[in-house]
Amino acid sequence: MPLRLYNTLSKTKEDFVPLDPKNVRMYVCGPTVYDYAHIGNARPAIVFDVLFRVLRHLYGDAHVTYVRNITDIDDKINARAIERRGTRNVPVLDVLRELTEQTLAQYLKDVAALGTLSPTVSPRATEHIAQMVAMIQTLVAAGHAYVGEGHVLFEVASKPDYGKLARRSLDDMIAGARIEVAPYKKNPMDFVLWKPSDANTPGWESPWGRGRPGWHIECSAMAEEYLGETFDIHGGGIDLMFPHHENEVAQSEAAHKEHPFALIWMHNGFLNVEGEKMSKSLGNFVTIDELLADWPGEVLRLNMLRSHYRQPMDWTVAGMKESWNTLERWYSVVEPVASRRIGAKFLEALSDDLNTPQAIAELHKSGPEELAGGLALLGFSAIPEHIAAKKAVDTVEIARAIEARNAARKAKNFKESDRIRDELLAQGIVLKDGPGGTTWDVKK
RNA sequence: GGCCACGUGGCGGAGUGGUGACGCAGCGGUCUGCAAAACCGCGUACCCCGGUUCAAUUCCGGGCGUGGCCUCCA
Repeated sequence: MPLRLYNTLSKTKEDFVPLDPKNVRMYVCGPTVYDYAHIGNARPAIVFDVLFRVLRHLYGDAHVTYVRNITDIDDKINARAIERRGTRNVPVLDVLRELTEQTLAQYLKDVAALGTLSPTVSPRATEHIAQMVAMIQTLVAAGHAYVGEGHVLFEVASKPDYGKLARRSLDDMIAGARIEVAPYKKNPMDFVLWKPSDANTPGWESPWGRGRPGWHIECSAMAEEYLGETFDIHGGGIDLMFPHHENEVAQSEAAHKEHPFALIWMHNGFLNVEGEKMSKSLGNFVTIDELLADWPGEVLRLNMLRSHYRQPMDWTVAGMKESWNTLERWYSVVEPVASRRIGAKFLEALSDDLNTPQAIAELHKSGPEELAGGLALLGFSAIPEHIAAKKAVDTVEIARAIEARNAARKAKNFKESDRIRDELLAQGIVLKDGPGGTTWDVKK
């Protein structure tokens, strides 16, 4: 069965046929580095990592290029840097650099803990200003962009198919527009490619004076740099579909004489926490870093994959416990198995638009070899220590207690043995008596 | 208001025009001093109303409900 992927452009599942099987190319919108990544940010990181792994499986590790950008220039970052500087007498640009470096390091640490492979390239916006300027110049020269009050704007009316990705017409958008109409815009929907910077804001020299790029242009410029004008897959969260992705398509195709940009657009669904939208005011805003303090990264990963990537998903503690138990059972089975095999039905499920819940169901039905193969393909280590409880426990003390309990049991002093068991339980330690002796686990 | 998703058993979550995925919980059993764990077994679910059909949870129309986007957001 060929790989089939749901394409937002056509709203159907399509057979995936790479432009070049020797170099399958995918671009995914990465983080804006100004704050800790939250659990919602983890979703695309994990989902597109699975796709990366499936593509590598199908086309070979050396034949897939995965680009995930790092947005390190952005007005949210600027605002945060000014806030962070406070009353300190240091240049805001130094604070900004410090902020983006720290946030990026944290992000990379977080997603590594989730078992994701490093993308082939992780380009940073600030290191590709020249490419962005060049693309903007091309757009201006081609009549798709104009200059107004130090800003360079993309003229949406110059692109008749503007709105094709999000499926909305220019008329609809203008009718429902709640955007501020800047005087230098010809059309309210025109968006910024370049804008002027003041002394306290990062800026680069350009044909239009000292300034900084708009949000959308970085992805277009960096995708072209590493993947060419046309490539196979572009991914990201569904909230980015409009305006970000719509604008990327418009810019890139306008700059490339209407050669298609990404052939397949993929969007992951949103994530709720315990049935509610995640927000700071509700107090249910969870960062990856916070979760990793309580849960192994691979548990987060499995929990994420139990929902189909396009479906909205509800993140719950109950679900996390279930995921943890499942992983423990699997790892206890898989550990001694040396050989691996990819199950046909498992691969078929993944090939059907990355149906990970179905793939996981197949794993439940599989023998050890196919389980090991499936776990490996999905990016699980199968190493029991990796899913050990984070809680600090005194293993020597527990071993001593188990010994004392078993001695009491042998002497048929069950009152004493039960007392020891209850005492351990009160500390969150659950005992399991098996044919091979007594083992223990941390209660979840 | 516009555009777009989704509504499956106690819960999570696939899927299908006709034989009740899968997991968790629950129930019964084996095992155990007793529990737990493990293993075995157990389930008359598809929002409502019309339509098409021999047959609809699955297709079509309408309704209701939930959510997302339209503004920074994964």
